[in-house]
Amino acid sequence: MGRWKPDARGRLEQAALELYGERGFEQATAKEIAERAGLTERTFFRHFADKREVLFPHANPLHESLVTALDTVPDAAAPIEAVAAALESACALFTERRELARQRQAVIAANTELQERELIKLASLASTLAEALRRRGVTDPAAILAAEVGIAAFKVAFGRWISEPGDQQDLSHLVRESLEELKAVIIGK
Amino acid sequence: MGRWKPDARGRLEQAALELYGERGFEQATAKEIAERAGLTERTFFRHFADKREVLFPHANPLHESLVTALDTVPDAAAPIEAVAAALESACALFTERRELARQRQAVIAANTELQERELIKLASLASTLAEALRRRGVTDPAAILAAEVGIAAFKVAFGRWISEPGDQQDLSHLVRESLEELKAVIIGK
DNA sequence: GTCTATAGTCCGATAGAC
DNA sequence: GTCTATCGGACTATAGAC
Repeated sequence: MGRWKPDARGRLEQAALELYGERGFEQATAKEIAERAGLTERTFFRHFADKREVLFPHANPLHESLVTALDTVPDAAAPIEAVAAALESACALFTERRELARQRQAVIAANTELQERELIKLASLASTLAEALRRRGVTDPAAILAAEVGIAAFKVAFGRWISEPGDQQDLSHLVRESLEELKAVIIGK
Repeated sequence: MGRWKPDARGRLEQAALELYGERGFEQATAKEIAERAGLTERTFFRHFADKREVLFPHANPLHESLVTALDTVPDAAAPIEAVAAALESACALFTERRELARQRQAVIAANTELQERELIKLASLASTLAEALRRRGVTDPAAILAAEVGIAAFKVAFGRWISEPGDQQDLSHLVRESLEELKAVIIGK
């Protein structure tokens, strides 16, 4: 056993999610979060660049998952199909965490600053995806557009998955559905 | 003549763009911006909720322009075509302001916090667009997707318009081009 | 771990326009 | 008198520097 209780970072994340949920993001101070986790304010800011960052995973497993999935899709697949396959396989990361995801999204939905951070994380995800597409030989306007459009479909699917009651629909199923709707919209049924 | 020089807000916007450009967003304080505009820090914060907001127009003409354009598109047009028409007509707002747009985008590109604010403004634009589509009778997943996809295409077009040298291409032409590329990507050529 | 600057808020004061 | 735009000072939390 070390001198400190293990997983300071995880305890801060947990405490922050609780406090932001209880009294709102702006009403919770970094000091309070740290205290609830048995640490000092200074330690909070050593782990997270700012108050918002504590809600967003550091080494985002979603990035890695998307890239490895994309790299295993057959070369013959069209860009949008490759993106679809990658998104669907990444859904596995969420299946056991629906309640946590709901809590997190509720906190984010209640505060504009947190929404800003969420959006830039999604934009970074789109960049990662576009970069992986370029490695497949997709040239630039198409790579960016396919990535952005894929993320847009994922956002819609995720929103539905979160808001539907209970544990009914599978996220990957909803993603497939959103992408179909997207096609219908673009082709102009 | 009043007691104060006119257009305090405009002077603050001008001073902010200059200072952010000269020494970067983080290195410029609200106090300095206010002083350059002949005002005090306190007045800066009465006009703008925070340091970032000074770069983003208050009553965004882009919102209005998109909505009125969308409302005049024939009912028969498919959602994506309506969005395309609205975006193209809104391009007129930028034609005389390419240099200003370049300056502004350079400042934003240099700072993450400003990118966050930019993204949430674009998200708000997409919401406005989706809402206008719903008024046309487009039902919800399609309305959101058409709006998001339209904004994605616009972003790509705007980026090209800014980065190309001189005053060659027309923005509305680049928007039409991006939307064509989008179609090609989705259909899976 | 302490110390500090900046962001951003709150309350009140002032001075002109109407 | 009311309304509106400015200024002044005190204050807290964030976040970075030492």
